[in-house]
Amino acid sequence: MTSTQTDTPSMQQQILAAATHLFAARGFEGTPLSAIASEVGVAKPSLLYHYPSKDALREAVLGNLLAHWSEVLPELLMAATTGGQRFHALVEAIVAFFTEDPNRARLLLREMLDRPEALRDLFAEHVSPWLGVLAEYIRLGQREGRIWAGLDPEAYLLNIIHQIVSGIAVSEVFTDLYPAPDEDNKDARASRRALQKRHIEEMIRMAHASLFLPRSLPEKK
Amino acid sequence: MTSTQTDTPSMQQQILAAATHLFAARGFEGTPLSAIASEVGVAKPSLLYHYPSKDALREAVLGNLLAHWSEVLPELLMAATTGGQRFHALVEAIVAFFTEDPNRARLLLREMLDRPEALRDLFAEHVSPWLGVLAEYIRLGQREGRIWAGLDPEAYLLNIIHQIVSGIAVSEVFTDLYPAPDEDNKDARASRRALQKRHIEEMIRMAHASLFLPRSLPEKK
DNA sequence: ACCTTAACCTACCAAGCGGTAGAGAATCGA
DNA sequence: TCGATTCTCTACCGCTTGGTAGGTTAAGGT
Repeated sequence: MTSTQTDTPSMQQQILAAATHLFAARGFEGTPLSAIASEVGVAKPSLLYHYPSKDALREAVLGNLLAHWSEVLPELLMAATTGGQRFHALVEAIVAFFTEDPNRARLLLREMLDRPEALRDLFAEHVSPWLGVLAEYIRLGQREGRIWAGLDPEAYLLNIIHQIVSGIAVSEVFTDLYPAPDEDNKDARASRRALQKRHIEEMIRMAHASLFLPRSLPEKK
Repeated sequence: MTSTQTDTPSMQQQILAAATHLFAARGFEGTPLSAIASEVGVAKPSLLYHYPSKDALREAVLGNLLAHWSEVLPELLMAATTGGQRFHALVEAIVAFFTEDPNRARLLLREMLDRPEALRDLFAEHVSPWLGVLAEYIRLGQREGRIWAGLDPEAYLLNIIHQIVSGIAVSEVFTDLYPAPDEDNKDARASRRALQKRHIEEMIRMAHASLFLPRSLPEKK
């Protein structure tokens, strides 16, 4: 009923979703299996029937996230054509992927903190290949004089990606630090989302400005 | 013997240091009191004599970090004079503060993930005031045409700071993603530190390039 | 009808957790 | 010398944790 072959909403997927949500929000160690079970509406041993251990569940959650990512990535690498377009398509896609469900960003960040070595290996496998491709693309832009000469391609890319992930993961923390400009007492949820958008758009602007040389001295964006 | 008044290396400080280290590395929930106690070389109840509960210890750790920060900050805000110098002084100081002990960055990031609301309040108190000052300073630079007009001052500042903190916190994860350029089999620790430096320097370059307008079209930095 | 298998349950366990009780050393002013 | 205070310890408690044992239900093939 969902996508291709299986038509069950599938207990395993429900568990995976609940675990993703809770691991992202409270962390792996901070989330008892009982919490996941009760969110799914099932008994704890039923969880351990589908996933043999808590660690197996952790790996399934992370694996699912990376699989989703690896599935989305290629098509958007192929999508845009020119340099500027490709840049924007990529950045917007990464932003979209993580804002669609900020738990993805939080989960990733948590895992980077909890298991640096494991994530290092995973990244070496999952991001290293197309990091090289993109870096070459940047170097081409440098030779053509469109991109800052002093820029370190690999470092730039990793910084941008990490900034997006990390920025989205904790964006809610910063929302109250902005002085309310003109809107005063709108409802809190809407204004918070507006501030997150403001935060993210500045992030994109920074990524752009620190990548491309200005054609002339511009005055807007 | 240390600084001003107390001459003891002080059990409380030892506990605080061990807790900082372990909370940063394994997280609050992932760190039993027994681990902290054994790192200090003392029994668990001795810990709870100095800090009445685990949560009290958490707050002491975080408070100590912020106090240290609040102490270091003002002098470097007053240190530099011109815009460009002030910018570099500030960024370098932040980088120095967190690279000196990356646990500070990890701890901060973990707390942002674990207790967003609490950190929001803390930041509103600790960073909001001088965020306004720096933002005004940026707006001045915008009026003078030295700084990008499309830049959002508060968002820029928060992004930069957060990028530095977060980037240092998980920098070890990225080190293996760089292709080894010319050095081949130097010892691993030195090359890892070199890569971290490369990572951080690109971060600084990005912060610079996305803040200041280029005077003319430059070719380096 | 029957057996098998998958899926889920209640009941339970050993281990580890944060925290307490209370007894012994060490320090120190009187 | 003597309490009083400060600090640290061993022993323990109640509770939660990840995980297991084993029974129960329902579907499905033959």
